[in-house]
Amino acid sequence: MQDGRSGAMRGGESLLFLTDEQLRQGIEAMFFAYRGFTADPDRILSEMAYGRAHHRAVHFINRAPGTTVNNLLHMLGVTKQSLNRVLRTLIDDGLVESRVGRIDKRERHLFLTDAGRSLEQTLSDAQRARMRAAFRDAGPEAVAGFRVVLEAMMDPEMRRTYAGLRDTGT
Amino acid sequence: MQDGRSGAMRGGESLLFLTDEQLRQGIEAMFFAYRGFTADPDRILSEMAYGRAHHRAVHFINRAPGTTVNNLLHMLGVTKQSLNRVLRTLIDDGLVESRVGRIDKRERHLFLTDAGRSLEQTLSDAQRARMRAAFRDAGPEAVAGFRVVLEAMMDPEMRRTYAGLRDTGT
DNA sequence: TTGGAATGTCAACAACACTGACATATGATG
DNA sequence: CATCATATGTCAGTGTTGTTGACATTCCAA
Repeated sequence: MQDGRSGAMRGGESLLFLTDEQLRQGIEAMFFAYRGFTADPDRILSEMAYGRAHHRAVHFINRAPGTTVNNLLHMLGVTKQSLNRVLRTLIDDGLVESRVGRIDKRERHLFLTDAGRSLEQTLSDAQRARMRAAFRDAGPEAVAGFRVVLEAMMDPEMRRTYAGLRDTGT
Repeated sequence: MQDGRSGAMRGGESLLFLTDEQLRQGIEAMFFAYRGFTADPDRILSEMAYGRAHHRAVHFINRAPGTTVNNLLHMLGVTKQSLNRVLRTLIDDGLVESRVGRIDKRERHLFLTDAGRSLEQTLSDAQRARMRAAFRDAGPEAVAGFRVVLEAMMDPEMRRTYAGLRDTGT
């Protein structure tokens, strides 16, 4: 766990990329990159009455229209109380529509209104612009590696959610 | 910006990896992976009187012993007031030592005590274990791509900070 | 000596998360 | 139908982490 020098060989493959130093660099890269990742939408949001939580909700409602509250809070990894606070303001402001389920009337299905879609566009344009620049600079092979490592880093449950969304959208 | 279909060719190189759909998947991968990235230390911290902010402070003090408060708050990207609250509890609890600068006596140089190093070890062992598993599953080439994309995603200032730390440690 | 930089501290506030408790409506099952 | 479980909403309280703004202290540098 704390060997520090894992620069051994196994099956002829160098494991130098698994040294503690390499791992630490990966950790710091995640930290700094995530800051960049959220910076642009945060800047836009700070000029409104909304925050990062609203962005996330709007993103996933746009991504999976008609999703239920329960679905959404599992995707976001927050409690219903926490989500409800955010959802309430979005519904009151006319960005999200909540429809009672046809089959199961206990469920509420969530949709973006035109105004909601407009906000979502504004925010994800900013975020995509940075991602696009990073992807372009890095090139397709690096992007593939990026995706593989991130997926391996997820909790299994999140990995399933991620894969489910991915397969829907493609 | 919103072309949606960027699947053109340029210089013989496919740009299919720059479609909005690919970018969206990258965005969601970052979101879910970051959750996993912080999950293990968060679990440990939740059983103490500390939070993620303490982890970050301890990480970078361990990384750059003797760093000043000003340095640290730039690395962390928070205000001095926010950092000070965290730093205060760490100093009071005997995890961090603050020494007045010899050359410039206004500056405080920060060091981990033995107890501080012990906490840092516990937290980063957990975080490294996940990173190591992800790196191993993904393989060295994917890891290289991962790092390149993350670095490209950082703000230029953060990229300099990151590179500075990287070169110190290697 | 004066200006500015580095630091510390106080106060107020906001965003976002949590827990716990309770209410309502509905589905499912006996 | 009675009962239990599920999905949602809501209220109240709390904790962590961030922010601004203001002010004091110390000390380097011009």
